[in-house]
Parts: sequence; structure tokens; C-alpha cells
Amino acid sequence: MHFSKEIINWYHLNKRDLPWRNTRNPYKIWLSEIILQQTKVIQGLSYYLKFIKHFPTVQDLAQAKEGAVLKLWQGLGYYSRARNLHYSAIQIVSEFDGKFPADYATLIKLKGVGDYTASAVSSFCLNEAQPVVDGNVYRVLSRYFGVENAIDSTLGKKKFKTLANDVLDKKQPGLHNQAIMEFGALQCVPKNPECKKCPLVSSCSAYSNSTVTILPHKQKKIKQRHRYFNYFVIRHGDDTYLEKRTNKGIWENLFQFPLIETAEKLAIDKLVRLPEWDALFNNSTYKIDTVRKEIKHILSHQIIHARFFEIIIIGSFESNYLKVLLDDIDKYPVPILIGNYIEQHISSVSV
DNA sequence: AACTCGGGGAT
DNA sequence: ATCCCAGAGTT
Repeated sequence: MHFSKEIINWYHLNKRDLPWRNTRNPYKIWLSEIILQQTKVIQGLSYYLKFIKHFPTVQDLAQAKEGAVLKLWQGLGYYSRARNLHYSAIQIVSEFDGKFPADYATLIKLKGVGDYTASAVSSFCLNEAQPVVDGNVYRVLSRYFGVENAIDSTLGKKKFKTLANDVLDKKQPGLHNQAIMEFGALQCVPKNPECKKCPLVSSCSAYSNSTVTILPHKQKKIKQRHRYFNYFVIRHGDDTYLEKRTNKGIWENLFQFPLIETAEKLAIDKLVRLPEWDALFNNSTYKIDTVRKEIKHILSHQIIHARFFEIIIIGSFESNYLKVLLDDIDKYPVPILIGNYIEQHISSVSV
């Protein structure tokens, strides 16, 4: 099968120079793979460099506070990756004496490491013959071999995994895996691929059948739900107040301004009548200073309609929320929705 | 098997 | 607007 040979040849001519390709350190490879899950290389690159600088070894990562890891992860999304990264680092130091595993069987047991990541790290570090199947591989294989099965169906996943294993160059699996993913990322792209420049065009099923635009197939379409978040930016002298999101769901363990979620967008006078409002400002004199224009924050499964109410407390104030100096607010990990607000309305004001 | 978890860039 | 990204965990 000349498929792998052609892909690898293409790779040598077209590959990008990326920092995690210049090492076989399993810690660094693992870190890069976690960062790159569902994340484009261009978006993850600066985070990888930050993490390597702050945490050069798995011991450094294990010794950090979770909040520090989340702060460094801020803005990258899918924060369970950061929590699991930290969790696994601690486990590796305590259970493996700090020696980072590079074999598939051990890697797959780590939190945050699934079939893709275990295959990637073990093939890159040890040349284990484990085929990677990521979004790029689904696209390349479905088009070149004309596989019609949906990539998000159980049968489809199984078939693509088998096919990926069949075409894997068992003598240089690491190189092969890098090559097929890079090929998907740069040449066999989702929209308007330049098939005329493709070295595999003459044997590509999708090209000859004019199915390039419709492959790969996907069956599920995600639906979003609307949520209405009312944040209260409390000012009391040099202080404001934050809370930690501890529930399951989005942004777990990140901080935010005190929040009242409502089922729909409410007029302010309606909001003031909610019992949560009393809990927020109980026994204090306050005034609503500013109500910012609604921000629409789009997530993959949710559309957050966020409003920021700037409250000024007059006189004394007792609260169960976390009291934070305005000057210290940048130390806390926050969702980018909150981070953008802070950047626009607090950080620039206080300096 | 279906759902949930972010944010950004390309089209 | 819609799709997708070097996927994984939970229900």
C-alpha cells in the first residue's frame, strides 16, 4: 500500500516546525497532546510554551496548586483537561516515582488520556504500533478510502480505527501518525481542499466520486440551550467579591462574580424581587451603579446571555462570598467571559 | 448511545 | 450562521 509512503513523503516536504516534535520526552509530548485535544495547533502553541516554562517537569506540575494550573489554562477552554492534567501529574509523581510512562497500556489508565492520546504518546516516544484516530485522520481516511460510515457512530469509530491500523506503517508508526495528522491539517482540509496539489489525488476515492465536500459523514447535530447569567460586580472600597464554581458543569473550579441565573432575561425590577438578591445584599445599603449591555457568549452546547450589574456598597458589608482586592483579581482563574469583562472594566481602570 | 465540556478561527 | 479543531468523561 503506497498510501503511507506518499503521506510520509508529503510530510517531509510540508511539515511545520513545532516544539513538541523536537523531543521524545513523554511528559512534554503528553502535555502537548492534552493541550491539542479539540484545539488547533495555532491556538494551543502559546499555552504549550507557557506550561513548559512554568512546569519544566512533571514534578513541577504536581507541586503546583490546581488554581495555578487553571490560571495558566485560562482561555483555552475544556477546563477538565487542566484539572485532569494536574491530577495525573500528582499520580505519576506519587505512584510512578516521577518517571513518566510512555507505553500505551499505562497511559490509557491516566485521567484525561483516551485512545487517541495514548496512541499518540506511545507511538511518538516509543514507536509503539498504535494508530492515532483524530479529526484529521477521520477526514483523510474517509475521503481517500471512501468510507461512508458516520465518524460519530459506534460502528464508524470501530471501522476507522481498524482502517487506521491497517494502513499504519508498523516500522515507523510515530512518523506515520504525525504525517497523516499533518496531512489532514494542511492538505486534506475540511473546506475547499486544493485537491489539484494533492499527491494522492489520482487514487483518492472521494475525488473520483466527487464526494470530497460531503465526507466525512456525521450523524449528530448538537443543539444549544440558552442561559441567562446575571453577574454582580460589587464594589466596596478597594474590594470586590468572587465565588468559585464548584458544581458539575461548565467552568468547574473557576471563579466568577456572584451570579444569579434566571430562566429568561428579566427586567431589573423583577430581578430585585428574587430571594437570591436579598441573600447577596442582605443588611447593606447599596446602589446599582451601572448595568452593562448584554454579552452573548457562545459555547458548543450553550448560549450564555450575560449581564454585569455594577453595585456600589455604601457603609459596612458582610458577605459569605470571597473578598478580593480589585488589584488582586487577575490572580484568579476565570472563564474568558469574566476575563474579558475584567480587562475592559476593571484592570484598565485600577492602574 | 447520547450528552457534556470552551473558545477561536475559517468559511 | 455553521463547522471544526492532534477527544475524553459521564450518564
